Amino acid sequence: MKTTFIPIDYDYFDFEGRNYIKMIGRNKEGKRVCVIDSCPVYFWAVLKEGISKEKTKLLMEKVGKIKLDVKGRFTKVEKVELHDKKFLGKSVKALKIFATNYKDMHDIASELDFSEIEKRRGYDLGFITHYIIEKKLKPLQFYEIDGEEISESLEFGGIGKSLNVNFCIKLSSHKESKEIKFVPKVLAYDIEADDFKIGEGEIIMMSLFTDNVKKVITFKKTNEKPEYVEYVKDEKTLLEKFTEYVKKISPDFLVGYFSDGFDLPYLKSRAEKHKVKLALGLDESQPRFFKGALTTAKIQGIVHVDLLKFIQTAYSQYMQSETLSLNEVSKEFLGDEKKDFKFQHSSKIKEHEWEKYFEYNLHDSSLTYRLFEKFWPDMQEFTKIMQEPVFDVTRNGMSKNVEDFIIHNLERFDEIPEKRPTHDEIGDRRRQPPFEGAFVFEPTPGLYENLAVFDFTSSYGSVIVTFNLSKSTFLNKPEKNSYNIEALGKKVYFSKEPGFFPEMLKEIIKKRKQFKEELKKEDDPVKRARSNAFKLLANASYGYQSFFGGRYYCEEAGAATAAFARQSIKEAIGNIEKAGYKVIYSDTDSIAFLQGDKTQKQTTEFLSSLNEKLPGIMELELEGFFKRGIWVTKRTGDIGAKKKYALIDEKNRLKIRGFETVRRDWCKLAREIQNNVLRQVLNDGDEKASLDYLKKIVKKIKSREIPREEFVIKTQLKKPISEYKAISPHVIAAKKMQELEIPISAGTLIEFYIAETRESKKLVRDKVKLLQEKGEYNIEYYLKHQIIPAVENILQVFNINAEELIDGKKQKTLGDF
DNA sequence: ATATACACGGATCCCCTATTTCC
DNA sequence: GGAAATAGGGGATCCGTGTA
Repeated sequence: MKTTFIPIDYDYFDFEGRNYIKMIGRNKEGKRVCVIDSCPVYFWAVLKEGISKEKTKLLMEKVGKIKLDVKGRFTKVEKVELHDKKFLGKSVKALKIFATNYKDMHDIASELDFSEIEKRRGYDLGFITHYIIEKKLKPLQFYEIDGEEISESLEFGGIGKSLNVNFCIKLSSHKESKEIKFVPKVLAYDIEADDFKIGEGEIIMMSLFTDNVKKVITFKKTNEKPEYVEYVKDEKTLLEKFTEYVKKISPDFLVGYFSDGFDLPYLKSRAEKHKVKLALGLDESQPRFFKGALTTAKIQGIVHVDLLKFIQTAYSQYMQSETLSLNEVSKEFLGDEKKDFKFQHSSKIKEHEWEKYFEYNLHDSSLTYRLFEKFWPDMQEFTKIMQEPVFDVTRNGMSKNVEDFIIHNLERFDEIPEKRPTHDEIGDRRRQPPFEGAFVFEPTPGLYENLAVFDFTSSYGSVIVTFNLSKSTFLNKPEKNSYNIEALGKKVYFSKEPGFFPEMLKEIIKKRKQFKEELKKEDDPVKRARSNAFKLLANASYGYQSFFGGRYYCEEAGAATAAFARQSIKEAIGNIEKAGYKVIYSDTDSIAFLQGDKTQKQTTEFLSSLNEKLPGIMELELEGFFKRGIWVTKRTGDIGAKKKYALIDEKNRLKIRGFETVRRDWCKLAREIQNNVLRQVLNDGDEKASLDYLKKIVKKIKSREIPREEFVIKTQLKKPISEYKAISPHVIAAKKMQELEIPISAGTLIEFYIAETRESKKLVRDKVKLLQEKGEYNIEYYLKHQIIPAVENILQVFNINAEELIDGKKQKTLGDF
C-alpha cells in the first residue's frame, strides 16, 4: 500500500537473527502508522598504507570466512567489499564488512587482528543511527512510502496485530515528500503525591491535558465536584484509568515536567506496589527505564518528553529565571505561573482546600502543555538538524548534539566515522591540565561616556573555520604551507586542505546568518527556533573539540582555537586604538571603546574598513552604542575588576554584567539597591540621587521596616551534604531542612537568611535561619556584608566612601583634601 | 561523566603567633 | 614557670555563580 509517513519514534527488534527497525509515525491524514524496515549492517576495517592487491585479496578471503559463536549465537561475516574512503581526511583503502546482526559487529571487529588492518570503525553508532544514515529516513520529515501492509498478518510474529496502530507496513520504497505541516497529538500530565520520595506516598491525583481532554483523576471525594474532576475508587484504579486514557487519546507525545525523574518513576513504583500493569506502550508494554547520568523513561511508540531536560540544554543559558522550576519557566515563556497551593500531606488538607488542590494540579498540566507548544518548533528543528529521534534529541547535551550532527553528515565527505573514546582515553583526556583560554582586558575603573561596542560574530566558530582547526586537519609535524600558532607550550600546525569539521561548521554559521536575516524580515517561531538551533550548534562546536567524551576530541585544535581568538581580538584592539579610539574593556570576542569626538557614522564606516582586512570568515559587528558605562575596582586591591560592568544606551536600557544585581546568591534587597544605584548613576552621570536614596533605605533597614523576604539568600546545593569539605551557610541551612524532613538533594536551591542571635557568634553559618524559623534579620550582617559591598565600588568611582555614608560618619574620603 | 576557560568574591579552613589560662 | 588552651590575623582553599 502507498501512503505518506512521518517517522516520530524509532525502535528496533530482532527477528530470525536479523535487525529490524520499527518506526511509529503518522500519515498526512493523521492515521497512526507503523513502518518496519531493515538495512544492511556493516562496519569498516581501514587498511594500512601500501598493502598490495594480492595481500588485500587474501585478507578479504580470510575475513570473509570468519564465523563466530557469541554466547551461543552463531554468526558470520556475510560479505566483504573493498572501498576507497576517507578517514580523518586521509584517503584510505577500507574493507566494508557486512554482518547479519548489528550486535555481532563488535565481536567480529575484535576478531580482526590482522597485521594489514590499521583500524576498525563504525560498529559503535547504534542500530537506529546506523539505519537513519543508511536508509535516509529522517525523523519528522514526510515521506511517500510504499510497502506491504501487514496489519493483520502474522509476519514478524504478528507485530501488526499486537500494535495499537491504524496501519502496519513492511517498507519497500520511500521518497522524501515536500514539506507538510505536522501538528502532533500531545498529552501533558502531572501527578500529586503524598511524599516527595519516589513511590513512598500515595498518588492522590493526576491531571491530563490535551486539546479536548482536561481532567483531574482522583479518589479523594469532596462535597462539591468540579466538572473536570473524575472520581475513581482508589489509587489502583487511578493508575488503570490513566492507562486507559493514554490508550484512548493515543498521543504522539506524552509530556511532563521533570517526569523522567519524578512522575513516571513514581507511577511505575506505585503500579508495582498494586501489581497493576502500566500498559502505556502501543504494544501494551510498560515504560522502560534507562539508568544513565539521569534516568530516562521510554514508552513504546509514544515519545515521552521531559521538558525540563530540553529547556536545560537548549535554553537555560539565555534565560532570566533563577531556577528551571515549572513556575519560573512558565513565568518567563508563558507569562503565567503555577497556582498558589502550599504542599501538605493529604490527611491535613481541609475539605474546602481540595478544590484548590485539583485546580493546581490541572493547571500544572496546562502549563506543561503550553510549554510544549512553545518549544515544539525548537524540538522539531533540533531533531531535523541532528537527524536523531526526538526522544534522544530532547535529552542530549550539546556535545552529543554536535556529534550527532557530524555523524549524520560524514557521508558527504566520504568519511568513515571515528570511534567513541575508550574508558582509558577518557581518563587521559580528563587528566590534561586546562589550556589557556580567552583574553580579558583589565579595565581602568571609572565612569565613561559615549561608548561603542564591537564583537566578533560566532567568534570561536569563525576561528575554527578560518584556520581550519580540527582533529582531521591537525598536523603532527611542522609543515610549511600551514596554519600555525603557539598553543600548549609548543607550535601547533593545521593543514590548509579544508577539513570536514570546519567545513560543516562553515555551513552552520552560514545558515545561522541566513536564518537570522530571515528572522529580521519576519518574526515567526519556526524561524526563530531554526536560527537559535544553529547558533547553539555553532557555539558548542568549540567546546566539543575540547570535550573529553567526543569522538573528534582534539586538544590541539581546542587550544589553537583559543590562541587564534586571542590573537584576533588583540589585533582588533590594536587597530581600534590606532584609529584614535580609546579601548576601555574587552572580553573574549567583544571590545568596548570610547568614541571621543567621532560620530556614530564614522565608527560604523571604520567597522567596515576593519572587516575588509580580517582573514577568512572572521567578522566584527556592531553590538551597540552606549551613552555611559561604568567599570569598578575589585573588592581586594584597587585594580579594575574584569567581567563586571554596566552600560546604558540612548534609550536608557541597561546592560548589566557580572554585578551582584545579576547574581542569585545575593539577597533581593542588595540586588535591588545596587540596580537602582547603577541606574541613577548611569542616567545622570553623577552620584547625587543615589546618596539620598541610600540614606533613606539604610534608615529603613535599621528601623526594621523591610520585610524579611527581601533578605533571603538563595544558594544551590551542588552535591550531597556529606561531600562538603567546607561547611558554608547554605550547607547548614540544608541540614536544617533535612531535620524538618524537607527533601533535599544535589541541585536543590537552598533559601535562608542571616538572623540576629542572642550571643554574638563569630561564624556566619551560626546565624543561619530558614524562612519558617522565627527570627529577625541581622542588621549588622546585611549592612556590612550585603548592602555596603554592593554599592561600595560603584560609589568609589565618585570618591564616596560607602561605609562612612551608611554609618552616618563623614562622607568624603581623604582623597578630597 | 556528558561543551570550554576566565573571573569575582564570600566563607571557611588552616597554620602561625601571641596572649591568656591553668596547674 | 611551663604547658595547654584560646584568639585573631592572613593566606589558601572551597564554593557558587557569573561572562564570554
